[in-house]
Amino acid sequence: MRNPNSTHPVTILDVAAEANLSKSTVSLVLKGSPLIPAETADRVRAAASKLGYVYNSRAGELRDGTSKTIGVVVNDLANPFFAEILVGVERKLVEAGYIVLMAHTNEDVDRQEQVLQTMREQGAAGIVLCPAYGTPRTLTKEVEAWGIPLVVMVRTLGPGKYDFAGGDNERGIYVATKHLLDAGHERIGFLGGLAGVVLEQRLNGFRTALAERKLRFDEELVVRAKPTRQSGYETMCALLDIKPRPTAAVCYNDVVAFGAMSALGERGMHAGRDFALTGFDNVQDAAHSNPPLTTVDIRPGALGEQAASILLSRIQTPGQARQMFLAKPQLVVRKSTGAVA
DNA sequence: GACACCTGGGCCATCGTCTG
DNA sequence: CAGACGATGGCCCAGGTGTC
Repeated sequence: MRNPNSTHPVTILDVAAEANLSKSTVSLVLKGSPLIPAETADRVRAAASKLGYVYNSRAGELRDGTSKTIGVVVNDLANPFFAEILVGVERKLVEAGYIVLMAHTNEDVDRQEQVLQTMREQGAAGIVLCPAYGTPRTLTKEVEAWGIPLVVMVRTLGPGKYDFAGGDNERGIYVATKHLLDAGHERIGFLGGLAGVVLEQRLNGFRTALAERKLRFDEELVVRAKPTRQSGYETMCALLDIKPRPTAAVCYNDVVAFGAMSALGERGMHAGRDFALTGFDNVQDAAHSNPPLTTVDIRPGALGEQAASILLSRIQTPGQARQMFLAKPQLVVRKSTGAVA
């Protein structure tokens, strides 16, 4: 037996020695095997309790070559949308007995490559990835070649055979734009979003809604920038300087809209009174901004749970058909698109 | 011989240590 | 210096022991 003063964790060998049994018997008892009589089982449990034994799941994983670790890679934790998605992913995976290894790439493809390698080295059972801007399309095939199930979420990597969970970007922005058009706005800006498939999809929704009303798509009113609160502020300032001044803006996401509200406030204007604003995502803060934000709800928490569910079923049935989940966007009308002077 | 109960050895990946 | 070997912790499997 080990030195009782040692800080080394208590193992089943210690428990076996304490109970005068073999490690195999201890293992059977701890697994609840019916092969061991109650009296012997009680002896084992008493020894385990006395020594403060704690199950070592890593050893179990080592033995049967499995892993209970799942990597989740996101790129912008400062955006509450990703935090809410993460909560959903984590909730579902923990329910299924997994532990989440989270990594943040800060939109850096090299950093993303590095964290994916680390997850491979850790023997991750699967990976949920929200790809950083500029991620090569070949990434899904690369991870597949490692033998690690992968689910791409939020941002599609374009055509290819991979599992995906995201929102219907085109439809969502279409609905938001239509809402502004129905309220009588004709000169509408588009704020935020730098590049990539998601921006293209959202701009398509924007264009389609304008085209339906026979309105010209004006490239000057599209102010591209990283989708952050800061850029929401900056792009709104830029938009307000354009003559004739637009009366409304569709924002790339809620965080951009929050920044845009600050820019309005700085000029003595108020969203919903002097200017109409829509967001995208419906993060929890959207209901409590000043004014509360009209936005496109894609239920980030539920989206995260969906991504996790797809991964779990892929782990369970590796050969199954590719799954694609597109959250149905729903417009939530609040005060930021209220009566406009 | 049948059955209940229990055990030893091997396995997994990886590192450090030992041996030739 | 290279290769062999032991150690790690828990599970699985084949098989040993004891009792009826």
